[in-house]
Amino acid sequence: MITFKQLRYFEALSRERHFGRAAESVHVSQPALSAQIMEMEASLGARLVERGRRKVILTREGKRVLAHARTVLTSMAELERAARPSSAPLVGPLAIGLIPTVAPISFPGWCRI
Amino acid sequence: MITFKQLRYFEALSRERHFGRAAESVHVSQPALSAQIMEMEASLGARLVERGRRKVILTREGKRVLAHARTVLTSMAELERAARPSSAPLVGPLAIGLIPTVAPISFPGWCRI
DNA sequence: TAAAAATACTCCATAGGTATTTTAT
DNA sequence: ATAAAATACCTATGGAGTATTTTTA
Repeated sequence: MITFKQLRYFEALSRERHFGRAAESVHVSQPALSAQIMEMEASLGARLVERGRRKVILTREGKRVLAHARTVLTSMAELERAARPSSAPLVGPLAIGLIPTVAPISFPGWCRI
Repeated sequence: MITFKQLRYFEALSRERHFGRAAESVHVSQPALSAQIMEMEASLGARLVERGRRKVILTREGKRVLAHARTVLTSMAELERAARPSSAPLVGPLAIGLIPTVAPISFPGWCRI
């Protein structure tokens, strides 16, 4: 099963193009990140990156997966924002009270006495 | 940290409106699902559902989170499809060959002899 | 008071760390 | 030859199950 963690690690890997630096950027050890990438490849049944001495390059599938991974990560961030009570849409009727002496001056033509 | 599992469990809960049935629908025990929902609420810092004797109803935040959860789950499904080598975009020129005797009949007005 | 969710507890799977080996240029 | 990724091995966290208690309409 794919996990968010794997998507984050994979995104870091595609950004850094280097297992060691990618691991560092997500604050885990290189073997930990490596294991998750391998696990992810196993889950998806596809090789995502080509490992080379001086190059870590995404495969065709890797590129496509990366695009979707970013979408998922973004959606996830939005989900977390949506959970904040402060982000409430505040949709509904709004009544504003005004004292009669001020209303005609503040909102001329709009106040109901 | 929010996980995919939690999103799946939460989606099931909003669908079933019942912890027991939701757990059954995702093939885990009721306490397991309950724990993940609580864990998710703790991670988000917001109550997602109101627990009642005959009713499990989503809170305002729960409804908003649900919408995003579905987006994430859908994106994730698309990611898995994208990993399949067969799902290559197949973009590029396509040439179709036809024998001269059939072409004018199959594609009248479109064939180049 | 009865159906439903939460808690207690135990177990096991797995993610992560350190040390080391293998690989590819 | 050397930088970099994979493997080995160990530990600990936490997710899941069963049994039970607490809650609420």
